[in-house]
Amino acid sequence: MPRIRTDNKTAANAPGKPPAGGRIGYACVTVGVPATEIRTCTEKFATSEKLREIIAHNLDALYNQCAYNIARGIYLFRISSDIIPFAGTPVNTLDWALLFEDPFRRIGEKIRASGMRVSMHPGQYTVLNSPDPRVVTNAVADLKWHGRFLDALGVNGENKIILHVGGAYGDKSTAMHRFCQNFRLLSPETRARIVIENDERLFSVADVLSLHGEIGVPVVYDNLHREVYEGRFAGSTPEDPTGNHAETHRELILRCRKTWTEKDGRQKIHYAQQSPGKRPGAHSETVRSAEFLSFYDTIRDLAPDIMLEVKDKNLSAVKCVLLLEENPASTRLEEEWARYKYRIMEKAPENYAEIRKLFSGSKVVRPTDFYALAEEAIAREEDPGKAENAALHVWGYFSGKATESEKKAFFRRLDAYRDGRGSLFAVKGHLLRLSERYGEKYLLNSLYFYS
DNA sequence: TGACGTCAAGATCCG
DNA sequence: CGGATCTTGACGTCA
Repeated sequence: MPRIRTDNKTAANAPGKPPAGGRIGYACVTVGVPATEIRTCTEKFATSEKLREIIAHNLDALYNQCAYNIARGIYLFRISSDIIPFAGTPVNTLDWALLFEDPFRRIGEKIRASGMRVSMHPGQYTVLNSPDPRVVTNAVADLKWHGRFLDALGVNGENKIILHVGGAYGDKSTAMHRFCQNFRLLSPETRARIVIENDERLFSVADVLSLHGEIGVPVVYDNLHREVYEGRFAGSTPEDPTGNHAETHRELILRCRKTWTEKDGRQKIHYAQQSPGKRPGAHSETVRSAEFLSFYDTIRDLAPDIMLEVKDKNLSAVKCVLLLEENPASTRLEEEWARYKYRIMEKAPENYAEIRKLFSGSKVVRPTDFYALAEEAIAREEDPGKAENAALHVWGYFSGKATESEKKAFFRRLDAYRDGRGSLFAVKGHLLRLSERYGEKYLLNSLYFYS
């Protein structure tokens, strides 16, 4: 069994600085990497003691997320808005920027030294253009703390806060006008960080471009929102008052490009793929390589920063980084293979064998070949026989050292799964606990537990 | 009033 | 007691 190191210091012959082209990034959650989990709590339990504890934990996690990203050539990252629970509300009265000055400095230095660009993205409930003044007050407070967070990291104005326009309230032009009015309620520092994004239902690319004309905010182009807005996944193409559907992604990206000035930094776009069979706009499980590459080919020369919006988060980010890089060090793809191994084995042993052959050959493995096989395997349905076989492989790490009761517990769950009384989830849960108990780093970094 | 997105935290139940 | 499973929360819009 190869012991490929996956800790952040040694893992990757990662590039020491961002590539000359655009960056690739992902949002908020780092899948399958120990000590990167962001915690939160409900209002009922949000004592200042508890909040302190969670913030301290979350800033540690953020540091680990950044370290992971940088080591793998991911220089674009969206920080979760859960990082400071109840920030900007009366529930959290802590002066967190001051209390955690040291962690903030440490993280900020790491980010700046690497050339990484970070962002934040308040959710659908931050509505700056609401007709309800209380909602606007909350939105202003919310945007303010997001700005303060980025300030506390000491990152410059290229590190943005992404915002949607908000509601339409039956009259889009009034709603857009109100957005401009309320935008002026923000401090100049906060305003300088705001960028707006087209959404899938109310405000098209043309709409946000016209808002740019009014207040000068840069525009983030989101390809999937645009397609959903135009009805691409609804079975027909309805009339579109903006006429957008005549334009290619490239053409719209070029129009949005003009909204980014020197101080805003490189143009940034969002990229997502439709999840097959789900609601229009639902993000895909993973970025499908071929589809991504054919999109990228149309804008390669523009080299924008690309934020991926996808369920498997960093896994797709690493994938896209490797797909686009000229000559990635082979250890970087090997590290991914090590992580995917049992996840592929449990779905498609043939693909597992095929990939092994790729890596044992004398030629350098092409990321496209590896990911084509991996994607095909992971997309398959659960197969109990194959899943059991993979579980036994993983159990092999413990068979020599587990206690009698741990062994019994494993086979009780495995038997239960085999004859339909128990779940694969329970089997894996037990194996994960064993991995933690025995400190099996190789398995703790495996994606087997995160499918 | 509840769906919408989202998913961990908390509550409850079970062996 | 640990572990599995169910429920709730937290925000604003809109039907």
